[in-house]
Amino acid sequence: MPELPEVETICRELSNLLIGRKILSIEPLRENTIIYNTELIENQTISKIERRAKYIVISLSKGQQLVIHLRMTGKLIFPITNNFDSKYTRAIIYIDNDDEIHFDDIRCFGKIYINEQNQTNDQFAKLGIEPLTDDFNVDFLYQKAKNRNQEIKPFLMNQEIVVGIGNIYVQEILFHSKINPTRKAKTIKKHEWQKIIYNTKNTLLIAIDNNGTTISDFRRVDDKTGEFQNFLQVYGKDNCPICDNKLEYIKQAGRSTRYCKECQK
DNA sequence: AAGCTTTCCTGAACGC
DNA sequence: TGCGTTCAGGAAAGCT
Repeated sequence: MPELPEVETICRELSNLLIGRKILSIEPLRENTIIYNTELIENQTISKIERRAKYIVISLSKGQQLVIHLRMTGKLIFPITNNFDSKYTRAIIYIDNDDEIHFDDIRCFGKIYINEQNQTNDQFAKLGIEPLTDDFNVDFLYQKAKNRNQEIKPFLMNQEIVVGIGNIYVQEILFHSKINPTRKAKTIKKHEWQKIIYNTKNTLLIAIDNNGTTISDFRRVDDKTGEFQNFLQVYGKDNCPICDNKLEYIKQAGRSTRYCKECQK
């Protein structure tokens, strides 16, 4: 389940491998995988690959863009080895020198958007701020939260407020910050926001340094796993790593949450 | 308008 | 063993 660090890892690896390569064509293997006109990107050179929120943005020489969201189980696979075979390949990007990039996705939630030259990015219209920038600060969060009745966990996962944080990292961030995920966002004090900001940046940066978290499905482009799962404190755990009490297990807005009611107040 | 729930989808895990 | 049910979850749509 790729969140910010996983998408960042993929973008960096793809950049190293694919800048300057030419896309010949893109072929959908399943309906609703590719949004818009596939002919728009034919015979164009890849000029830049970068992350925005959890989107992979591949910019092309004539200004068009391929914008990819992996959702839960999407993968971009490159290079394709001779014995590679998957029944979940949803699209194939053919590039120069007889190479292919495969878009593989078991659950078919992932999407590839093709944007015209100079087209405003519809996918990005409602996105909030990037958590690794200085805009992600106490004043911003305090203002956004002060009139909200929402719990802090779904608040931090709301991509219209801050982008890139999903169900794994939000639980880690709140654990490190010693904040109970059921607290209302508007009750969070400024010194607590400061802790949340510090732990958000710190957790995401360490995860990026470790190539993301591999929980069952996530793979890097070369099929290697990330390593941050070795650092997880509460996600998928039964007991608190600090006090060893059994972790609470609840649902918030349809998403599972684990937290320690002794250590997180 | 905010904040829920439902939907999309499939494999794994579980229960009888 | 095997079949049916439940669960996992990002984001958009639907609903209250």
